[in-house]
Amino acid sequence: MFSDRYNPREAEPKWQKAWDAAQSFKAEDGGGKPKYYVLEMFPYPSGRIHMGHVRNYAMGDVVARYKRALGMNVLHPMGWDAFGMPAENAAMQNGSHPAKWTYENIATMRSQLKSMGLSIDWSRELATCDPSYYRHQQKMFLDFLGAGLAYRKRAKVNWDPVDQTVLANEQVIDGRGWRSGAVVEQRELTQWFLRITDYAQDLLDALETLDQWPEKVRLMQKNWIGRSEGMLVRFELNGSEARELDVFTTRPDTLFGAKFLAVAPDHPLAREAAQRDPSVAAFIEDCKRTGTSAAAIETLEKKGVDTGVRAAHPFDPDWRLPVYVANFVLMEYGAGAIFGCPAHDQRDLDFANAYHLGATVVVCPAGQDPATAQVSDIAFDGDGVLINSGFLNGLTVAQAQEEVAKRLETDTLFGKPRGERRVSYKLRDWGISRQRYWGCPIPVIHCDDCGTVPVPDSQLPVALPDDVSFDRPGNPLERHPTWKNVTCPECGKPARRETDTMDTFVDSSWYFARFTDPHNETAPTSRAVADHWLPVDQYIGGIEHAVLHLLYSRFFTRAMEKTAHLGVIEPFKGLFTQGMVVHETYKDESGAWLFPADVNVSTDGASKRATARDDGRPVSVGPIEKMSKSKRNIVDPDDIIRDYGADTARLFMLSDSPPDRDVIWSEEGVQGAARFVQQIWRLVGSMSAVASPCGTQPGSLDEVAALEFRKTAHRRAQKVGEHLERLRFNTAVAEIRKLANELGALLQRIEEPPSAQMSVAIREAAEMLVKLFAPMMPHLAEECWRALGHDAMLVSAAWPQVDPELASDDAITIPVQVNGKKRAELIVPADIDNGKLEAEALQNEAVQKALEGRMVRKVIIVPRRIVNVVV
RNA sequence: GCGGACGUGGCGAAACUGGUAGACGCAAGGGACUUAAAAUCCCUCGGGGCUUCCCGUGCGGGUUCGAUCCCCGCCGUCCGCACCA
Repeated sequence: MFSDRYNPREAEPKWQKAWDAAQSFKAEDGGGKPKYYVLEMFPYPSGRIHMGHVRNYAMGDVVARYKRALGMNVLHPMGWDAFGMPAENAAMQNGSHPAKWTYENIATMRSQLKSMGLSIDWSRELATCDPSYYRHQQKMFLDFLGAGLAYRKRAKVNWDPVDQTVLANEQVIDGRGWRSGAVVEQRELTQWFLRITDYAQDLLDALETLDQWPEKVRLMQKNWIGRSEGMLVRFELNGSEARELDVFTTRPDTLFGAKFLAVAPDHPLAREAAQRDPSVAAFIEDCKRTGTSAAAIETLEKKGVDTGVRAAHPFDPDWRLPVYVANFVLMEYGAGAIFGCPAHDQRDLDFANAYHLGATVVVCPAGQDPATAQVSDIAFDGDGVLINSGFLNGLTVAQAQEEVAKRLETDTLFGKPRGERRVSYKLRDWGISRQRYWGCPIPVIHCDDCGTVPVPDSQLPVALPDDVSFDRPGNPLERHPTWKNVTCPECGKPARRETDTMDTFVDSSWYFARFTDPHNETAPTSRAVADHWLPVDQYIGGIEHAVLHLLYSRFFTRAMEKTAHLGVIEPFKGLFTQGMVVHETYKDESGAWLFPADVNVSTDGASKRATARDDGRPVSVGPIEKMSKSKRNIVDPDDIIRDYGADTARLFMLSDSPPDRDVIWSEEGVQGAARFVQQIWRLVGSMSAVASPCGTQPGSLDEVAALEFRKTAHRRAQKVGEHLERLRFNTAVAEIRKLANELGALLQRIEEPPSAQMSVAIREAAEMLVKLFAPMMPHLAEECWRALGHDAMLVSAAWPQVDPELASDDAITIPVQVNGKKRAELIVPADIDNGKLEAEALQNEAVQKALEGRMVRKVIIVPRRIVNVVV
């Protein structure tokens, strides 16, 4: 019955078909079982799956299969993040329609994923580019519009003059468009925005509740939201059409150190000054040309120009401060204007030094003489005592802030308080307009008479036209002959359709909700079903979405809750961010990158040699880096599955490194995993040869050797469960390997033929082993299960029941230390009392020797852990 | 500049809330089987004395009976944000 070698090429497709036929992974909306929703970030259909996908989906599949075996009703779906620029780029390059390109890629990648043996409910598959998906997104956009969560405004955006589209910030690399390489311009355009800032505080506060998220991601979101507390201070102006200027500050305590005010180049006050003064206009023009890349900012000098306007100090109407336009003030943050206190802010100091504006110290650091305190090049931003500050003198920074706040709240200017406490956020509203074809059309119509009119529900979806050309850059929807020409739904006159489409991050902001009811034709979700499944219990994906996708989704869920589509506000209860798959790089003498498949690597002793497979030319082995097409350090999952099988690939992806860290793909590593697959197969084969018949259960055993099998299996099963609960796949695998090694060793020692008790114990141990590795290597597990005599599939079997009695050791090894140094080991009963343990430790020969007759001062006993004798 | 994470054998790593440092694997070396190879099996594998000992978790200090783990100060690597008032 058992062949020597396990053949994944035969077994894997066979079991995949069997699971499919039995609909083993279909999630039921209801029933008595507790629900568990496990989801991996859905892929972009770029062409083929890569090793990162294999790792991501292998992890999710282990969780799904494990939870299923624990008796939970598991939802584990898959879909496609199918809109986006690469489809249009492909269309421009080789003329194929984005839809055709996308759906062909989906077909390829679907079959690749299926060959991995993932326990996915494929009946719920969705693609975001399908009108049956995006029609609901359009409906929700209109709901958001009605609820005030979507709006249109003119805003500064990154404009790629070659591709003629807006680019997201992350698509601008060192000031250039990532595809065209053209220098990106700042343009003012009218764009659609989602009001994520409405939820800034809530998104921040609720991070505290996400205790199953990595600390790192929560911190990144916190920094991104960027809350800071301060004051809005109103300054009376002189010499401007505006009579006052609002300024945001987090340091109102330093107001007596003010030397100037400064506004952003695009501040209304700057524009007004530009009309009066050509030098101001020239400066503003200059600012527009400056890049926004990190490198540009690093080297940028603080520059500004005096507007001629003067502002009165809020605490002294005779104290006049010059108002500058400055290149380091941002219109988007705070009030777009600041007051400069050079002594206590580095940027203000740099600016003041450049324009000889002076610096008065108003916060004296502890231990410094107020009379001599001064600054030259380094501003002091620490705590201290206020000086040179009138009524604030002698107060601490915190006290002074409170005092200033009280004073400004009660003082008035033009009948309103001079200042108010204000919380400011870095988070900006989410600009979702894209001048692109392959995205979800924004369902509005522009009418000269009626303005912006929502497309009526009855006309949804606003589908993309098929007959478009990509022979020129720009948006094909804009130049389509008829698509944008419509009649106004309100007045019936000719009107224009919105030709912008939505950012693809909108598509991915609610797909997890759609999976709960993917075929609903009338609504994005149905409340009862969505409320049952959501939130996602375990979400798994890359750290690169720490802010973007994960923050957008948190906002979108809140917006869907507000518009009555959902009953939850947090989409992902547990989040796990997995590491990347990395690989050595290979380069030949001409500097060309080589694929690992085209390189022979051999080891002579400790040194490593690499040559090209085709002509044997020498190849240098480069640093280990993230797998990327450009460096060719990629391994095709198809090749691995063909050569080794999916189980081997899955096992290796799970076993070598902790799941949140990078894993190095290596040929040796895969071979090690493949060896283990065969080892398991042989082990289960030899165990089944001596095991009792299928269905027999161990009763009470008295044979020590048989009991040893049971104890070993139960002990390891407990450990594996603990590791899986914590998503520690690498240590779970190690535990399974230990079990296999131990069972192999025990099997060597049994007498032939085995006793009845022994046979039953062996059956139990073999079945437990198979169940334990089934989440990781499901095909091998089914094949072993069948070989053990089962007719039913393992996929519907329960996780092993661990008997705590068997799992706990009855004898344990306890180290004995003398003054913290280990001197002996005692093997004692697990339940030994401290007195006996102490006596036994002190009697021990090695301990006695180490004591050298010295007086024992104290004996510390940590039960089940250690004995430390202090002399 | 700000914020964060991490530094353990030749390599990937393990060590639960302070309690035997190096589990499990990879590589390497030695051996068995074989005509031979592959596969498989056995042994060695942090360093040094090599029997019972000493040193060792980036470096320096501290707390503790006891520190990879906690505290302080350095050094290094990686990541995120970045003129955020």
